[in-house]
Amino acid sequence: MKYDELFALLRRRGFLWPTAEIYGGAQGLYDYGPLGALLKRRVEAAWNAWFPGLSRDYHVIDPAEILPEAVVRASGHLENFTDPEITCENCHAAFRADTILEKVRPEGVDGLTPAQIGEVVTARGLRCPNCGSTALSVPRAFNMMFGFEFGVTGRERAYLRPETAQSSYLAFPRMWDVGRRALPLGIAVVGKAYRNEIAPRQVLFRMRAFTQAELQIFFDPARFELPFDAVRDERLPLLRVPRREAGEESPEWLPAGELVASGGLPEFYVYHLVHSYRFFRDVLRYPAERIRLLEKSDRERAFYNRIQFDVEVFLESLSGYKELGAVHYRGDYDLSRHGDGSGKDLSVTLPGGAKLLPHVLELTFGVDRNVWALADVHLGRDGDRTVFRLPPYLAPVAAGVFPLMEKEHRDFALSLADDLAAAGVEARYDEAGAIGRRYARMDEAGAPFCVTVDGRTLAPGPEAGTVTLRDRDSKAQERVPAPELAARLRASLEPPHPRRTGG
RNA sequence: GCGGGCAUAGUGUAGUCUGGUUAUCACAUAGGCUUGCCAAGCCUAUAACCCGGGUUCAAAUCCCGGUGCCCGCACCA
Repeated sequence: MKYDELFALLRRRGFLWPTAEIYGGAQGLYDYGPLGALLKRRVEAAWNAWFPGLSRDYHVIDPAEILPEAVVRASGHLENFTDPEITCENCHAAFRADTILEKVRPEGVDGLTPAQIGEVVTARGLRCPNCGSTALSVPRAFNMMFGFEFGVTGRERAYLRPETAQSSYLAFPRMWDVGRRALPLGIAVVGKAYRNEIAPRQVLFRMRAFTQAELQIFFDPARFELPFDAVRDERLPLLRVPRREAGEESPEWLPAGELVASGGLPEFYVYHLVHSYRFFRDVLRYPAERIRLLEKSDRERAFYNRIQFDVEVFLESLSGYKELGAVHYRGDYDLSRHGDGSGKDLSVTLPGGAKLLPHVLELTFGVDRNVWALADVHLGRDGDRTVFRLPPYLAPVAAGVFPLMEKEHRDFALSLADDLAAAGVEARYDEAGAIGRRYARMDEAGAPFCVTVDGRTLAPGPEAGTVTLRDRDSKAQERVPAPELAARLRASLEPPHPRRTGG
């Protein structure tokens, strides 16, 4: 489906809409409506069942969204997000000030005000690296973080976290102490992060407040034992750096074992890359031929990332592959920075007495982006029908419940809907319009099942108390005793779970 | 941030160039009749010119500013 059509449909059905719509909206902010909120919650639940489910030693925490200034200074966000930006008035290209000044001030621009930098640029007659013009703008301080006064004195500053990962790094020492004091230790966070994006765009793809699901695995790079045989033969759609540099856009399929044997990647990395891929393919059910694992080059990835593959899915609405998740091997960068910043020793003592600053493997996932991607991939036209073919455990509503005839069958249908809800099956009662119209509404909302109460339900005989159960995708119907419905439906509403490792 | 395009009921739209009756149509929504297992039909109702200023006897229409959206560039430690 095209972008405009998809967004209109999601808005019309109340999945999501712009924040503060009556004031004209606010760039980069969106609200989820009833169906969208449920869908998002199910995506989070599926993620929680899968990634923290990889090991008994992986745990979900719920940390604060506000970080004191010392944290973002240590993490590097303060420094790296406040570099002044200079734009060329001639060709409109934008550069970081230290790029323009690198010849005359190799030590960087820290400590200079934007005005002072501007004076250097003018005095030295510096030129635009792109077009050679001297028409360079006054530097503009640019910070992607939302910062504000914290506390009553107004002297302390704090920031909305620009990524959830930092919360996990801060939690590591406490998690070590309250846990088994063993590696690997996984800390998962599902929550909001905030970035003052320059150009928010494409609805859920670049928002200023967005939800991330991230698992940080702290481990000993010399000893991370995993059942690699369980993934060795899995074939992955890979687009590695040499292939990309040769101009290829499409992935090539290679077994995971080969990435280790001749691909130069460690087992622990490939193992988690496979499980990330399986989550996208088997849990969110993106077609395998639309997924690719894109390796980031030295130039593209952040300097502290030693290995990085993005999980990308081809989206028709956005005309291209979009990053929906990633696997980052960050080394010991994060704990090292926070060790320095806090003055605490964050290394741990291993069995045998050796000290180690754990390394971090980060499995990251954009929740909002995947909500959009699920709609892109699974919501489509089938003749006259518009059907949202979500896996049942992701569907916002599990079942529509209808009386075939409004007057006669209403009471039975209403109480059946209540029974299903009480049993944990999200059910929606609907009596408006013809029966076909109600099926259509539920197809569009993604409900995998519809239940209809009819004359045979209420008449005495062998079919008394049975209702028709209609399948969204096949439109097939069967008669099921009403009391058995909840158990029957619930079986398909559990998200898949991986095999666990760990102690 | 820069450049280009766009903004009319819940959704999609006609009308804007060339200012002038009660702002068009379809779908959706609500109520009624009818029907009774896949968006049927008939009747009725609800519902819109993004915001602010200007020009004019008169502005959805022309001008200025703002906001938002799309595309490209840039940005995305």
